[in-house]
Amino acid sequence: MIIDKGIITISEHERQERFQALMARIRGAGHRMTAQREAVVRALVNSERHPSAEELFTSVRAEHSGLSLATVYKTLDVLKALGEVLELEFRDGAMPGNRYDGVRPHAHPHLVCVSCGTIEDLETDPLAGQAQAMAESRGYRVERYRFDLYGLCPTCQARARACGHTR
Amino acid sequence: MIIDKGIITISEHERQERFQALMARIRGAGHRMTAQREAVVRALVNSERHPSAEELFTSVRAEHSGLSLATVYKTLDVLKALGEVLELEFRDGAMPGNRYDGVRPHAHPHLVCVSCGTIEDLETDPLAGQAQAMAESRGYRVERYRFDLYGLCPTCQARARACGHTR
DNA sequence: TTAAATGCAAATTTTTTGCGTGATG
DNA sequence: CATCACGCAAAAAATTTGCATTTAA
Repeated sequence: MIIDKGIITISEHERQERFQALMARIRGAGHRMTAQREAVVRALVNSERHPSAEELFTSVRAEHSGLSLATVYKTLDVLKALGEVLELEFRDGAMPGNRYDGVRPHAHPHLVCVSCGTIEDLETDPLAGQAQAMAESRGYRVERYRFDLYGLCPTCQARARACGHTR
Repeated sequence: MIIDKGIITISEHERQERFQALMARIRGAGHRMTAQREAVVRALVNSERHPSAEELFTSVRAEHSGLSLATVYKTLDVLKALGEVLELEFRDGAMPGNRYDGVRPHAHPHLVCVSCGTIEDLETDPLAGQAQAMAESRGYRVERYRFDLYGLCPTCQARARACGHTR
């Protein structure tokens, strides 16, 4: 796991480990393993994009031509039930549909480019600050959080500049 | 504006001021004022619940029986375009549909009860911490953020206990 | 008076579900 | 061989859109 300026990247090797762990987890929970499930899990783990269900469907279907979108959702449901995938809800703006993180299923902050849809993982714990203390002082029991920063990635800023846009 | 243990509450007087400001803003932007628009804006500003479109529709329809849900969405679109409402996306869990904050349209953290759907405003700036610095050191330009804590409010914890649930 | 806003209903979009068939353990 | 999972297509749920009618300015 490489952390550069607070942004987390994962190695090929770690992806393979994660894939094996997920396979074991699914079987261990009493679920059967199928070609479709394996392919969806592999695509989820190998993607650098925090893919949407549609993206998973498209990329997996390239090999397994008989895959259905429903199966993608059902596989994601299994992983959600096991707590092994983090679901990021997106509806409006440049990001239609939810996105999924199967590599780091625990809550963590994201850096979202509103132009190209890239999502990067941030290495920070926002609960370490005042937020959780405030919640607890009011009697809340905090179970999870969502912290996403929206903006423009360097690439999209450069493109905007090249096209004559200001700012 | 009352801040108690980091949670923000707003007075009746401030709601009225906000209502007047929104009316002026809508007219100032060249939009016409209609009975429906006025009623939706008033309901939005007076709600303590960060209401959904459906909730606004139901509460306003009580008086203005001829209101349509489409008009609620169109009014929210006007406010969104003016940057005068904060839209919180919710799809799954105990929270179907988006919720809207017309009182504080700038990004701020929320405390969300996953059991009863209550949303409270937190008085903290998560960008003051490491997050923004990390984003900027990687060349991102951060435009907005979303920071929501999910958990159980004191009331729902008490109810869970009373019903024999553990934890 | 005229351009904008409304209500209605149909269309979109994303996700879920029911069911008959096929494959896993 | 008994389930569980699959694909398909229909259903749901939330939001958007088209259009004829009404209304604010």
